[in-house]
Amino acid sequence: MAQELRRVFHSIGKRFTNQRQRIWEVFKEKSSGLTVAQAADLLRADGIGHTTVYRVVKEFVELGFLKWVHGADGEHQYVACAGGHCHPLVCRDCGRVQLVDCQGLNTLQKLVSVETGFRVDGHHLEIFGVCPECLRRSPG
Amino acid sequence: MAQELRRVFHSIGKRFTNQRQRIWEVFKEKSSGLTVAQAADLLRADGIGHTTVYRVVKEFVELGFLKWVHGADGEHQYVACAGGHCHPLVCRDCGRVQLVDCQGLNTLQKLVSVETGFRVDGHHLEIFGVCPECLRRSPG
DNA sequence: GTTGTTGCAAACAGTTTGCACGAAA
DNA sequence: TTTCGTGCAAACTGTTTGCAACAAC
Repeated sequence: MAQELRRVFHSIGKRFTNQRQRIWEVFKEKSSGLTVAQAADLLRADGIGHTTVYRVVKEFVELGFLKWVHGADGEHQYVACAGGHCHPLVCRDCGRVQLVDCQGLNTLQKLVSVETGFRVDGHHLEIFGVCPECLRRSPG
Repeated sequence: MAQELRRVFHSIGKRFTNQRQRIWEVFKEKSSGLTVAQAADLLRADGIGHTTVYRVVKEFVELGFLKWVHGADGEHQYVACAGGHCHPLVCRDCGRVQLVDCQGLNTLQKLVSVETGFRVDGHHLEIFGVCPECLRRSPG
């Protein structure tokens, strides 16, 4: 995966620095999302400044390697994303984020297009709920 | 509509002040969304401070009278919403926001629930595109 | 009169920018 | 050795809080 990142960065004339690699790792290791501030805290030990984290996260989002989500408390979080079009399913309880791919939305977009006359070309969907583990712990 | 707002506010033990009425009017008159800052600018002439606008917008969102959307430039905007469950369709060009109701999503939620084991209980969907007027002006 | 509401100023959080130094190619 | 990336500090924007004056009930 880091190899793929390296290739993509080089292909657009950018360098794949140690910082970019570490920042990627931090997000990849965390199954629930992280805010930029949280990631920056973790990366401080490596001597990586928060400015860099903001800049790199923005690049990752543009390249499609990170997706942003509203976490359980409504904060802006980012989640590693292998690629392809998928949507975050956020546990309101533990904050875990699982990505699901929803084919059905293409149909929905076409329908909306016909109904409204808009040319529909994108969407942002987040789904909220409670994950199986949290349900087991406190069903209710 | 203002009457309904008055009733709802009273029913939860809050007052329906002139400020709340004016703030509601500003959003209702604007078919595309407004950021809180934009609304506060418009309301300055009435002597309403931005603090109040922030506070009241938050109340309106909680009561379901306003919905928040990412505008064409990604800023946080709020749109008046008659009530009921509906989703914003945002024109990337002129910023106009039209609300559509998408029945199909209930089915989708059930499907996701079965696939993942989550108890799904909510979602946030925004749809982006280009509105008919903008298409006519510059088809492309 | 009582209690919730407002406006101001100031604090605060999250994010971006300017610039000199450092590191990848 | 050239160009891009980084880190620091500081600026900036959007949002919230403390508090005294005020208005709805």
